[in-house]
Amino acid sequence: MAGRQVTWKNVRERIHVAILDGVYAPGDKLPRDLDIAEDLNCARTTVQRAMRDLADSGIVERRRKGGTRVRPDPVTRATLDIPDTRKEVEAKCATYGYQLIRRSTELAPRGVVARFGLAGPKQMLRIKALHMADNRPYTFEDRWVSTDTVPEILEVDLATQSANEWLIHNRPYSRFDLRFYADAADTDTAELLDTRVGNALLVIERTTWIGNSPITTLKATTCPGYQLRAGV
Amino acid sequence: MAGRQVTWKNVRERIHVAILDGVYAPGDKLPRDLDIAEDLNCARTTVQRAMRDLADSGIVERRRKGGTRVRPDPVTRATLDIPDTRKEVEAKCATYGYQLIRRSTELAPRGVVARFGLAGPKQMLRIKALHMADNRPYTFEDRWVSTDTVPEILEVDLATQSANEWLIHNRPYSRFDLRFYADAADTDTAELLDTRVGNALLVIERTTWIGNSPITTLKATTCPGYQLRAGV
DNA sequence: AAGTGGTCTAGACCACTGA
DNA sequence: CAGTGGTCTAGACCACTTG
Repeated sequence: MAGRQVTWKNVRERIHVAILDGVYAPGDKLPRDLDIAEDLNCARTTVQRAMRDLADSGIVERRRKGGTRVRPDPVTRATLDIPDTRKEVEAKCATYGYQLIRRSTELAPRGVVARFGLAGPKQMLRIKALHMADNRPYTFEDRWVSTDTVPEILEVDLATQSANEWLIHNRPYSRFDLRFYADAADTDTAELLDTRVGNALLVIERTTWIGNSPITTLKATTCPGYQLRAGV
Repeated sequence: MAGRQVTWKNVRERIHVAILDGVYAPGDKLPRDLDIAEDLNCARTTVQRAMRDLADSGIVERRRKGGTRVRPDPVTRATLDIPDTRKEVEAKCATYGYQLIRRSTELAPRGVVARFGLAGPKQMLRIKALHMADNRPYTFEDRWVSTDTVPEILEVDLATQSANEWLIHNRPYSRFDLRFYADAADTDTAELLDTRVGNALLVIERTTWIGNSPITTLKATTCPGYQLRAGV
């Protein structure tokens, strides 16, 4: 008699539709898991799974004892994957190119030290490099690597392999901070990215740590027209 | 003798650390769930939960019959919450302000029609508005609303309430597309956002649908210095 | 065809937190 | 302190996919 088994995706869809249809408005309380489970004739675990997914998507809020509510202040929640630049370029069916511009050991400026959350100034490895797609500039990176945390980086031939690729495969991180903003191209950047000074460019800043030890911080200035995309 | 019960977070942490320590390198195969469960003396479900979390974070890849592997091309996966502008401003302990600049019904240009994935041109509601924080310009929005999908919007007093707030509370969406890029301020935008022409500004574009019906598309030009943040 | 992850169930207990 | 979500278990079966 009963058709197929009720799956958690069925349940999620059902609840989601009810919310979209306005059966439950923002701020409204939903029935407790157990009641829904009995209603739909499935195990509570199944409802739990569905509800957790809705909560992860930012659609509902769940609290012990407080129950489940439709999120009163809906947010647009997007998952953004920032791939390795080589992969990103190759995914566009373009040829990846990499060029080391400068490599030096310098005293990291205050801004960099602050980004890492360090107390005092530090000597670090600084790398400037250009990533290319089909022989055209793609992004320009200005990177600092903590040689306290990653001393081996000093032995790596960064003319052949980008610091990012080496780090990704040799020094995973446990925590990161990401920022996006717009910036005007300065003289050097404009020349490297083959654009005019003052042009608006998207900048991606990423800082990574392993535990509390800083690994690297990176400012990637993208070429004109670069877009980040996400969606569902 | 056994201490506390093994939790899925314990398991996740344990596997994660093993990966971070290089016990398993990118591309390596991990033991099957059942073996790990026996190893750690817990149920397979618990391992499953931990593994799913690692997979969701982009750290491992799982395939039936194929097993679990450390992701060979690590990505930085971030979750971005784009809140309602009012909430965003208020979260900064600033006073939110809103100003309707223009409201009109126009034939949507090709670009807008294309964003929605529509076939032909359409008459739509266009709204230009300024969001403010502490009486200073915060973002400028240029929005199109599909009056086919949301005819009620025509009855709303958009001078009092922002279209976004009304839509969020009355017309939930099931799908969206998000884009970020940098753009130079044109004359109008520069004046509205109180900056100079040509200044680099971060632009957020969002298009939403309910099912396959377009709801709204929005280009939000942010004030100078605006940053998007994410991280773990 | 067989191996591995994905999911469902039923029941128990835990942990938060609102009344 | 009592109600609700969060998690664990043990076992079963399903669904994909690869060797």
